[in-house]
Amino acid sequence: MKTKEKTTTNALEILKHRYYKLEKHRLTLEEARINAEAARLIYKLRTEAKLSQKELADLIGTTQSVISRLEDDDYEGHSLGMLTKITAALHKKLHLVTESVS
Amino acid sequence: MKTKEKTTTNALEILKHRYYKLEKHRLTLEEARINAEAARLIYKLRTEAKLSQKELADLIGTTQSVISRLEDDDYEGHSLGMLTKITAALHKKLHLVTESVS
DNA sequence: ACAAAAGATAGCAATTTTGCGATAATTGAA
DNA sequence: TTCAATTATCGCAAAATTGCTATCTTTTGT
Repeated sequence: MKTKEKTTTNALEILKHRYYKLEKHRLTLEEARINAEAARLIYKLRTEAKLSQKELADLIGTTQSVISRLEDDDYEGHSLGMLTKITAALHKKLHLVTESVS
Repeated sequence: MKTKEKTTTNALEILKHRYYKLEKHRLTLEEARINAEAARLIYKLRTEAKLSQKELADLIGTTQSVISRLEDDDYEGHSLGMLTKITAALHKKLHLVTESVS
């Protein structure tokens, strides 16, 4: 037997729900922003080092298609591990910095 | 039939091999450093916000044991996705910064 | 225009990370 | 000490990322 759907029944719940959606949206935007930041950082480091994707790939022991994927603004799979391999290969140190948001 | 092992046969190859080992070691150290930096950042943000691991976990929709794992200096699985969820939940913006190494 | 180099995209297996419950260990307050 | 809250650790399934090959598209140089 199918149970009745739970519905939002009062103003407070409605407001909470709206806030939750707002928060979820803010998170989505934040994730898109940081993904793009990572992609552009990799592109910037590689081009400043005057390397092709293939050359950078060889340096860190992977393939060109992987580098291409990492430089895609929409790629969502960035890991600290990969970022560290790249920055270390190019003789840079990576740091994580946070900024307060008002 | 088992083929003969390829051996390093000249000085240049030996030097290349030494350099490779040095580079690999430098990468290992760099990875350990950035992993610890991520772990400490999460701990710092959480404690400054006066939250328990359980409370932060609820904020980002996961469990306490996950937060505990993320705050372990030796944890190697940090992703930008998780770091972004945490920083966004605590109303901070994450940035990736690189420093030249001499 | 042509060829070569560089970069983008697709698909899939293998590896890795995450999510999560259970439980042990630690810390803090009364 | 005792209890409650907090944190650490373990094990495993599910989900996500990586590695890699092949192929297509774009860019560059002659």
